[in-house]
Amino acid sequence: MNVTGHTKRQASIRDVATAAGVSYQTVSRVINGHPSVRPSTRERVQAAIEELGFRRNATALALASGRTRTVTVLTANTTHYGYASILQGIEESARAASYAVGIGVLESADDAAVAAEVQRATDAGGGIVVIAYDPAGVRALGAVPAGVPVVGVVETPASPPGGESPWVWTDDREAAYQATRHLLSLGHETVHYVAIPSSTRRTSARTAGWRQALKEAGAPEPRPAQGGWGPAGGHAAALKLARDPSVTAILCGNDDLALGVLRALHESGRSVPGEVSVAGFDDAPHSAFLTPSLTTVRLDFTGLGRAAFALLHGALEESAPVAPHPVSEPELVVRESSGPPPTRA
Amino acid sequence: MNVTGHTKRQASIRDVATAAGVSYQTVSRVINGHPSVRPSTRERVQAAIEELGFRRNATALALASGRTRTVTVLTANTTHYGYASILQGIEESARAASYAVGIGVLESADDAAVAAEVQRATDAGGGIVVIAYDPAGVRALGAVPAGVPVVGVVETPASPPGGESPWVWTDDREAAYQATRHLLSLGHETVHYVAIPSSTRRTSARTAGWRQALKEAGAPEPRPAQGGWGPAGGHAAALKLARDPSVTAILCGNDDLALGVLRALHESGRSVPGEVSVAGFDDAPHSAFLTPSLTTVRLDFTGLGRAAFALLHGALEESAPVAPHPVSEPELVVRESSGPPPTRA
DNA sequence: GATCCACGGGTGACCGATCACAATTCTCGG
DNA sequence: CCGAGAATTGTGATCGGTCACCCGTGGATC
Repeated sequence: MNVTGHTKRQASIRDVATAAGVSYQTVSRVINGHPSVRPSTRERVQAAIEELGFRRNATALALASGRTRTVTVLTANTTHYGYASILQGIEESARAASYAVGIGVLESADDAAVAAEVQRATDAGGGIVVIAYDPAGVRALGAVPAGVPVVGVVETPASPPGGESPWVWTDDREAAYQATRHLLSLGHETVHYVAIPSSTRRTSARTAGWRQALKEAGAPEPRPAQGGWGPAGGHAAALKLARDPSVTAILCGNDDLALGVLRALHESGRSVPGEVSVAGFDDAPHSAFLTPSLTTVRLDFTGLGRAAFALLHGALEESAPVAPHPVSEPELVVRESSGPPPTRA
Repeated sequence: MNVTGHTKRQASIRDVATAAGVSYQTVSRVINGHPSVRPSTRERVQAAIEELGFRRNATALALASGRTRTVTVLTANTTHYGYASILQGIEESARAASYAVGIGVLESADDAAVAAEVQRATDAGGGIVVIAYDPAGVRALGAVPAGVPVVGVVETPASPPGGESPWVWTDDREAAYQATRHLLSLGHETVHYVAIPSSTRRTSARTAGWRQALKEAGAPEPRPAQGGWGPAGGHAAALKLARDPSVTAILCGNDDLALGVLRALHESGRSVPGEVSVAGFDDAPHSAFLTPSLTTVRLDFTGLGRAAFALLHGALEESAPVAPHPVSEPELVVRESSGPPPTRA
């Protein structure tokens, strides 16, 4: 409500035209920076725009032109560190490019539910970014109708069947490889792995990297433990591992899992890193402050989000900057939670 | 691209009309469940809709009717636990009500930047939820033009100057009061406070609750330390506090701060809870798994988000369910990080 | 002085829905 | 069997923009 008690309607292009004494089309030209408008006319129109507080109606623009300048992010989660950071990266770039950002949460991996969310995202017009780190996301990525611009943030690229695929990813395999090598280089016989759920039935890139490092070192390969996404899963998995005295090094699928693992080891009376070394994955903000602070692999999730948007932007607009993807390489961050294995008594 | 190589245009209301042999208006009636349509006609139209895969164009709907079914969340942050959980709550309810969710991040508290974000949110039509836990949010809440439906998630309600204000909040004062009392009841002489930044220049509700508990107990009131939002701030603040042997209990403005505090105490060689007790705020998911696990006050952020949406929904639609706000009361969660003060030697 | 063309600017249709109202049917009492 | 009123259905305008195309100037060219 304004002072007069009723909300005054937003000025339209025609209102501006009347005020400036020109046709609505001329106003449109001024708005869009069309060259063939006499400077004096342009100024008159601009003054009228200013005075009436005109703002181009986004809805009408979308309907008339088909362009929406919207990106919808489809994700199974908005609170986990990796997901949230990707979203943040997308939002940053989107804002810089004057795109609106929508989110749709895939609460269930159920086909119907996923299809419904994809529909809603499609209805919004514009482009879609799907975070496909889990079955729901993977399914959503597959359910996007042909013709809709979409970029997938994937765990690992499926074999590109020819051209460039609209996907971005981090080198999880390399990251897991590095972390595992680090632990092995400290002298551990082998490294156990508490896994996050895989997005598909296939072996995840993280698991593959871990396995590769073990193989190269000729270390025995224990069966990975399934930990879920959160600390509770890591906790449960590690309670079992803690009973086995031969376990001296544990790699975790993410830092939350590692948190639960640390807790479980503490409860089991096994010291870290004295008796058991632990490494995480992602370098979440809290990991540096844990006691012991967590050795982990830093992944550039915000950069990944920015890259995803850049790719989408390019698909949506000819004139979009074709920046390369400046996603940083995974970087091993060694902290207190890893060290040499206990010397045998 | 579909198999034929070109994207077939989405069927419009008129395509359906032609297919069903009726006018476009009748199709509109069927879509909107208008009663006066003969059952046989309705069926014919429905069949055509099915066959052509018709979906009502959201943009056109918005333009023609003015209704947008959109909620834009304005927030300074999307990754911190509280913010992210509120967003999650809003999204959940919005999805249930078939609303689209947009987000706008207030990266700077700069007036111009805030105004720009508010403009974008306004342009989206629909309603706005502003998370006003910080200066940027507070400023944004104030900058929303009159007439635009908006709900603020505020730290503490300003004196309601009459009617109901479109605000939701948690009882932070009570929560801080409870946590402080808990620590005092364990025998601590007083409780130090590491604060999160206040959204305004006024004393925050958390600070007020802490102060009230101290006053009631006749305990000395130390000056609050400023900690910022993240663990780094808590760490820095606690390094100083750790030097003072009289400090035996520390309340933190949130769990991230507490994490940094725990770390700093550890580095300073002061045991928790043996020498110093620590309590957090929010009950973030990782707090239960820290070592020592963190005593904290659980706040119902998702419930808060749901309440915010419910309020907005009510303002946007007559027919919206007028559910009360089922935001749970703050609940003290006692864990390992708090205990009696050390007995003086 | 007639022709051409670039420039500046205007008109009408259209995007895909809704809304207000008119027109056509149907139903039923008198 | 007719007319009134209710039930159905259709037509035209509108939301606020863009797009395609047309028209009127004026100076340069021949």
